[in-house]
Formats: sequence, C-alpha cells, structure tokens
Amino acid sequence: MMQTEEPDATEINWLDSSAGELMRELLEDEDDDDDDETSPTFISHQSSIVNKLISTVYSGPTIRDVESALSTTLRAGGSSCRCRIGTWVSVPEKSLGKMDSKYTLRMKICGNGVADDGYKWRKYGQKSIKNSPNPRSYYRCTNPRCNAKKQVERSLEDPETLIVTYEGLHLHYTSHFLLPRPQDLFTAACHAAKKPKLQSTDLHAESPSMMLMQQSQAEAGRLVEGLDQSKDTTDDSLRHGLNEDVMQRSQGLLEDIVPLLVRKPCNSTIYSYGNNLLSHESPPSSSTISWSPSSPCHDVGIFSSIL
DNA sequence: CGAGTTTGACCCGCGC
DNA sequence: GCGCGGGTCAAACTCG
Repeated sequence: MMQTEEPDATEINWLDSSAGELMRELLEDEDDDDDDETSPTFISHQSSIVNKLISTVYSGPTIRDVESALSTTLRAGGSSCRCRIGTWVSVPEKSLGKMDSKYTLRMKICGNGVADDGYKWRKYGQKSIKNSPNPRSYYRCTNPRCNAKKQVERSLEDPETLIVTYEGLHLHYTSHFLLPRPQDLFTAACHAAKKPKLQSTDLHAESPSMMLMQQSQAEAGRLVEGLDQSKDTTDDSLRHGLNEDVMQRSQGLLEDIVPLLVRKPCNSTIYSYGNNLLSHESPPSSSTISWSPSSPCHDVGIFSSIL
C-alpha cells in the first residue's frame, strides 16, 4: 500500500539541490525592501524563480530533453544511456535520420498477455511474417482524430518478449490516465498547502506520471504555502503561471512521443536515481521493457539529460 | 446492437 | 515486368 506520510528525504532525494537555492533567492527577494513588489519586473522575476523551482520539482523530460538525448546519441554513435525510469527506448536507425515518430520497444508481456500502454487500440490486421513463426498484429488508435499506430509481434529469441513498433503521434491523452483540469490541479495544490500530510491514497499513485503529478502538486502546494506566508497578497498572475507550469510539467511533454507504457510498464515501475533504484510494487506477472544488445536499433536514453 | 477481432483479398513498394 | 513481402481494407464474425 502507498504510504500516506509526506515523502521523506530519501523519497524526494531526486530533487535538485538547486531548489533550495532558488527558494532562498525567492525569499531574499521578499526581504529586499528596495524592490517594488507590485512592479512587473518584480513579479516577472518571481515568476521566473517559481518556474525554475517547479522545474526542479518536476525534472521530467521535455521535448528539448528528447531532442538533446537524440542528438547526443547520434553524435556518440548510438551509445546507450540509462533512462530515468529505468526503461529503454529503441529507435530504428533509419528513423533517427528522418526523425519521424516511429520507434520500437521490446517488452515482456504482462501476465494476461496484454501490454497495456494506456491507449486504446483497435486491431485492423494481422500478417504472418516471412522467416518468423509469429504473426505481426497491426493496431490503430481508436481515437478517430488520432493517427497513431502500432505493430506488435513476438520476439524470435524470446517468445515472452513483444516487439512493439509505434508510429505516429497521439493527439489526445491516454484513455485511463485522465488528468485533472488545471483549476482542479491548482485547487489540489492549494489543498495540499493547507494539509500537512499528503493523502496519497486519494490519488492512487500507481504510475510515475501520477507520482510526478502528486509530487508536483505537493511541491506546488508548498510553494503556494511559502508564498502565502511570505507575502499575504500573492499575485494572481503568479498563481496562474504556477498553475499552468505545474499542469504542463505534470502531464509531461512526452505524452505524444513516448507512450505511457514507457513511463508505466504495466504495474512495474523502476526508478533510477543515480545509482539508487527505487522499485515500486512489481508483481511477478508484471511487464518490463528491456533493451536487447542484439537489436539493430539505437538506444536512446530519453531521460539521460536529467541524470 | 455497437464495438472490437479475425482473416482473406487487395494494394504498393522494392529488388531482381 | 514480375514476383515477393509488408501494410491496409473490409466483410464476416464474436462478444458483452
């Protein structure tokens, strides 16, 4: 079961130590009597600091992170990098050059044999592949406005390993990972600021994304609390900026590039914080994503820039 | 009855 | 041009 206690130091040790410095800078601004606290410059500066703070709270990947990782990988000739959540994304070599949205994952099948990546797929074809005893299945996202597709076939070497090739971008959120509205998230953040202990069980944190969102909510709450304490009349635009930023970073910019499975391989979640591995509930039947050295794919550690 | 799956047919690109 | 293989279509079927 999830702990209902507020995350202790070991649980949030992934937070960049620069957060403290940023917070000090923020508070020093409050103490600086020379500043006009209503001036746009002051508000802009504080917003910038808050945004930086949130960046340290949720240090998850952004599009730039992915682009950086990809370019780094290309320059390094495909050297492998460790992802933050302990997963690998393999991109076919030919895809890297074109930078299209096609990429391949290898994953162990779940206990029920279905690798749920959070999206809803409709099977539109199956084809037996030459020199392969295993047929390849073709899936299309059920969302009519979404052109995302995927191909699933069993690995030749390991029948329990699925080779999933994703193509196209999802133009929507995952079906079972519905994010709260921005105002709800901000309400939650304010709520968290008033509650000394995070009620994790209310949010059913089962995925890294949800955990990040919770952490972001909790940290946003602390930020709001800190702002409220240091400044009675916190600027609405600052709150709004905080709200938007928390929302954006919580849902993650990889939503349309890396499927949820990459971030939430079924029930198995392995976090890699430096040399420490924090593993959540991992039932024997859970699926994992792995990388095969024999795969003719480049290995892209999409989160490598954060480590 | 609607949504999803199955499966044979068809289309198209590529190599010879 | 032809054959092969991969990808897609669509009618029939299944299931809840």
